Amino acid sequence: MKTVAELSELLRARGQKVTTQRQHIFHALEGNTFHPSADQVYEAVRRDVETISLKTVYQTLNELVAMGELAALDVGTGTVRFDPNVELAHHHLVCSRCGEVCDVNMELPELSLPDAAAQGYRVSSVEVVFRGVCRRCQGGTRRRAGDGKELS
Amino acid sequence: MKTVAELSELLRARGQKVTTQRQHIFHALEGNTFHPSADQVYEAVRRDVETISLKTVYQTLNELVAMGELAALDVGTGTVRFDPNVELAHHHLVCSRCGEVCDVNMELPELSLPDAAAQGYRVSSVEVVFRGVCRRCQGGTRRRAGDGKELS
DNA sequence: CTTTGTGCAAAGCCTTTGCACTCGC
DNA sequence: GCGAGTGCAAAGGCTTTGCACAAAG
Repeated sequence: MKTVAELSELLRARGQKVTTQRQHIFHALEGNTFHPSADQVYEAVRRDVETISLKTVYQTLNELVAMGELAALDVGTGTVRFDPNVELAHHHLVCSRCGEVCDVNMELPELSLPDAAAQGYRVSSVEVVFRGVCRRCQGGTRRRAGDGKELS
Repeated sequence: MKTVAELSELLRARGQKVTTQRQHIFHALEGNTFHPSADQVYEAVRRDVETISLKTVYQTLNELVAMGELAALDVGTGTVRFDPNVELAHHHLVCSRCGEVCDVNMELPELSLPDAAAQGYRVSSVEVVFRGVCRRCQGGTRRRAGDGKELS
């Protein structure tokens, strides 16, 4: 993701306001590799700006997604996660106990569908999700509160 | 997925009741390749058993998932989809307009993570989602009502 | 006859929306 | 000052839960 300064510039160029709240949200995302949920961003920003509302967070995150500066990721943990890393294509590792999401920093074989298998779809992206149990959850049975849905 | 008869047998063996409602739910799933949502199963069964409640459908589907006879699939369309095809590993094609989910009937290269990339995870499954626009949505801009969330 | 399942309605969670006030530009 | 942005609270969609009644074994 771009830096706070670059994003502010981008907003101004688009005729949008650069507010304190938005800058704090940008700051919370910059270089963040934890794939936070909207609520986690809200909690993080609230430590600095106590009065910020969840609506502002959702709205700002959705704008960033629309601008293509942020990726929304729904990996079945019950909440949408946001990934600031939109520059290079990468895949994810999801813990089915605690819901943690990790980047996979490895080149995977090129995945493409021959026309025969595409069934008429115009395919625009591929997403690979590895599911398993993270190191922390393997030792002990504790779970991070309020997360993890155990789909399969 | 197993047949209605096999599933009924399985329930009996587990000491669970084989009710008319459950058999109709099994029937609606058998050989179904549309990846229906709970609500779609509900609507389908309601054509035969008018008084069935949504709770019964959710409960039965969740039991089948727990038994491993049905797969729950959250591909970011806003509702969990159910996939009766649990026998052989396969991947999915999701329409980002209408939310339709198709099976990909093709062998993909073996995807595995070397320990270095697994970051301590004990990986148990891999899921590949191809996103794009289905044939129907490419011609015309109409969308299937009440579906499709446009994540990215 | 007992235990499990059912139906209805109400609650829960995440996300979005309506409206008056505030602040960046 | 004007209009986009903000905060609060309330609504919306999907899924789960509580309780009394009905049905399966």
